[in-house]
Order: sequence, then C-alpha cells, then structure tokens
Amino acid sequence: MDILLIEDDPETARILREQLGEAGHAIVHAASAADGLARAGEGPFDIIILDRMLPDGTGLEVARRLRSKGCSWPILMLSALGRSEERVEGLDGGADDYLAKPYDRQELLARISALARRSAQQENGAIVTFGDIECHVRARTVFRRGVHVPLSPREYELLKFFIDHGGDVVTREMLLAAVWKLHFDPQTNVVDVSIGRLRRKLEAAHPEPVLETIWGTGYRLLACQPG
Amino acid sequence: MDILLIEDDPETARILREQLGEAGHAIVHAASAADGLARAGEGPFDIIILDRMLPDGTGLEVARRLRSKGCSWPILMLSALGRSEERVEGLDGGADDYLAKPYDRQELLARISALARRSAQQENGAIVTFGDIECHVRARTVFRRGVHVPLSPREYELLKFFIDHGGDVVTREMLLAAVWKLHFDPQTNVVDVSIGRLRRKLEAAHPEPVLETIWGTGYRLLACQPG
DNA sequence: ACCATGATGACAAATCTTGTCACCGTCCGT
DNA sequence: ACGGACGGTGACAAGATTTGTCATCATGGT
Repeated sequence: MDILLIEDDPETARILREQLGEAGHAIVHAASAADGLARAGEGPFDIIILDRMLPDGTGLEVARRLRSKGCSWPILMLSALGRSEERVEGLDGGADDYLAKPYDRQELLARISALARRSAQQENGAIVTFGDIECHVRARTVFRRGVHVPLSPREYELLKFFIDHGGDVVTREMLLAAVWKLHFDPQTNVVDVSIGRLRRKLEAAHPEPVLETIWGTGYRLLACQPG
Repeated sequence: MDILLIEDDPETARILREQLGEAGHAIVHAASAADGLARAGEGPFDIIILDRMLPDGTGLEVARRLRSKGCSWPILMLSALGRSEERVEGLDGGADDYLAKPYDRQELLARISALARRSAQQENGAIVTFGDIECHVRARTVFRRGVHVPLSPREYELLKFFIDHGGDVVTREMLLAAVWKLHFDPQTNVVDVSIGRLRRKLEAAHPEPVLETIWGTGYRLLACQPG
C-alpha cells in the first residue's frame, strides 16, 4: 500500500519507515506540515499517517487543510500521549483514527489495514455492511436485513460512526466530537436521546437489539446474523 | 445460492469452498481463466467470485470477456493487496465489488449477499433506470451517472412519475393529479416551481438537460446516455 | 435499598420543505 | 419585429421535520 508519512522527528520517521517497509508498504516521507500538503498532491495514497505535533503547525490543522482540498484518503493521527481528550479532538478535524505514540507494531499495522479496508469499501460499491446492517454510503441510506431504515442526517452520522468502529465500545465523548463537533460536555443528554431514536428505528426493521449499552462507559454496535 | 468461483490457488479455493459451503452456497470451481469462461455457460449463477491474478490471464480480462458474452451476473473480485489503483481498475473492468484478500469470513458472506440482493432487486424492479438516471425505489433515492442526487419527498414523487412514464410527454394536469392529488387547477404555478427545483438538482449531478419543456403542453424526461 | 446512570415522553428551537406570488425572459403567431 | 401568452426564477411565508432540552421514570450495581 502507498502511505504518506508526515512526521518531523527523524528517529520516529526512521522506525516507521522500517516497520512499514517490512510489511510491504511503500512510504513517501514529508518532514513538515508544508511538505506534507505539497506531497499529498503526488498521490494516490491508500492512507496518510500524520503526527499531531509538527514544527510548522498542528496535525489537526493539516488534516483540515487536506480535507478542504478535497483529499479523502483516510488519516491516522499519531500523538505523543494517549490522552483521551486528544483522541477525541482528533476525531473531528477529519482524522479517521488515532494512535497513542508508544504504540506496538502489530497494532499499528492492524489499524492501517483496518482503515484502508474501510475506505476501499466505501469507494467501491459504496456499500458497507456490519452484521445485518447495510449502509449505502453515497446515498446515505441504511437497510437492516434488506428492510430500508429511514434515518435523519444526525441518526445516519451516528450509525455510521458505530459502523466505522464496528464492534468497538464507543464513548459519549467520542460521539460528541465526531458527530456533534463538540469538545466539551454540553451538560445535556443529547447523545442518549439520539441513541434512543436510532434504536427505535433500527428495531422497527427487525426487533433484535443492535445497540448495546455498556454501563458507565458508552455504547457498542452488535453484529447480528444477517439471516 | 449458486456461486462460480474462479481461483487458481488450490489452498484459497479450498478455504472458500469450505466457508461458502457452510453458509449453504453451492460452488462450481474453475481453476483458470479459460475454465472459468467455459463453466460460466453452465449457469445460471447468482454471483461470480473472481481472483484478480490467474495463470492464463488477469481477472480483469475475464470480467470483460464475461460481460461481452452478455453475462450479467454480479462479479466480486478478489485481490492480494487492497491497493487503491487496483481497486479503481477492477471496477472499470466490470466488477461490481472488490475485496482485498486478507478478508474475514463475515465480511465475505455479507458482501456476497449484498451483491446478490442488489442484482435480485434490479431484476424484480426495486431499482428502476431511465437514461442515466437510477432510481432505488425502496430507499427512495436517486442517482444520475452514479452520483447521488438528494431529493425532497415531492421532488422524488415528481421524478418517479416521469420515470414511470419514461419518455412520454406529461401534462401539468397529470402531475397535479398523481403527485399532488389535486383534480382541479390550483391557479398557481406549483408544478413549474417544483420542476425548476428538480431540474437544478439533477443538473448539479450532471450538466446535461434532462427535463425538456414541451411548449404549451407540459414536460418530458429525456434518456441521456449513461456513459 | 440506594444511588448513579441510562431511557423516554413532551415540549421548544432550529432547520428544511413546500406553496405562493411578483417579476423577468422566451417563444410563437402575426 | 412586436405583443401577448406561457414558462422560469428569486424571495418570502406557512408548514413539516428534525434536533436539542428538560423533567421524570426505569434499571443496574453495590
């Protein structure tokens, strides 16, 4: 796979280049934000790996600039610390996933292929499936067991986030950042209410529960049998 | 479902045969491009699974040959790596979906049923096409040249009526009766305004005019070339 | 049983859709 | 080329939907 790596620290860059190279990926390296934006034009890439801290601007800023230039390749953001605020912050600037820096090789490779697979699916048939749910990305429509589920824009965004993090537990903070673009707690239960509305619609199509509540933590999308 | 599997690697073929068999599908296996083309005649199949790399020709070539023989079964292409160039190439060649090879069982099965469902829908009229316009009846969504056209409910009803009367001249009275359920003249230009809004959206997807005005009579939907 | 946490119904605010109208441009017969 | 009829379009207002808030109820875990 073709990877654009935007990372200023030479040591980190060296290690990444080595690890990714071994796994059979081709790396294009940019050492600054400006360089990264320029080299993005050299594409196509399958994925962009972006350091959160760069000498001439933050990764967040670069992500936003890339998106506004119409670049839709998936972005994996790296940060020195795995603070959950940062993770949450990264999700709205256009980053698709977030990895804390003392990362392990396996996890890095796994995340890369997960992201690449996800975006490949979307470009393709534009149909992403999870369990018995089928999401037509371009039309922004959803089917459960072949039954159409009419969703409002918010509900769609919400469900899409769950599908993109298929099977993972998702916190309210993550949802607020990714769907509502809020980095602070609005002190209301918007998320809960929206989850409720989404649940009702999904269960109107098929009564089996799909959105599990993880008590004290968040929610998780369950993969129901399509049969 | 009946599946034609065209795959030269015996190990991959064995695993697929096993997984698909468990899921209740009937497999016909071909180990080369030539064999695949021959066995396609043994059909009917619900879906064709095709490896991108074969000893006697690429999957791309096979897909093209199958299509030119008039075979319209959906094709799922498999490839070793999920590289973006290959993906694009594959879809051009007539494949309907594309799956990178370290795939998981659930995903494979989900894609197969999605593809099969889609082609079934096309046959039973759940997807209606006219010229370069594609109308997904159950989801009430519309595409022009593959680009999604977001329509409001009224606009959708309006367009649907034109598609159902494909190519015919349609009068304002017909539209008022069918879309607005009015059997008298409301003495306003609702129809004209709605046509205008529909036109703008359809032409945002592709600039070629599709809704022709028949002066003194009504309107007509034109069949534009899908290319 | 108690407290913290999540679910839900009802209302309000914001957004999007639809219909109306006034005005402008275009077509066609003369 | 002119005039009148017909169609197109922008702006506004009424109506419908979506979204957010809050109060209240239900449920899980200790």
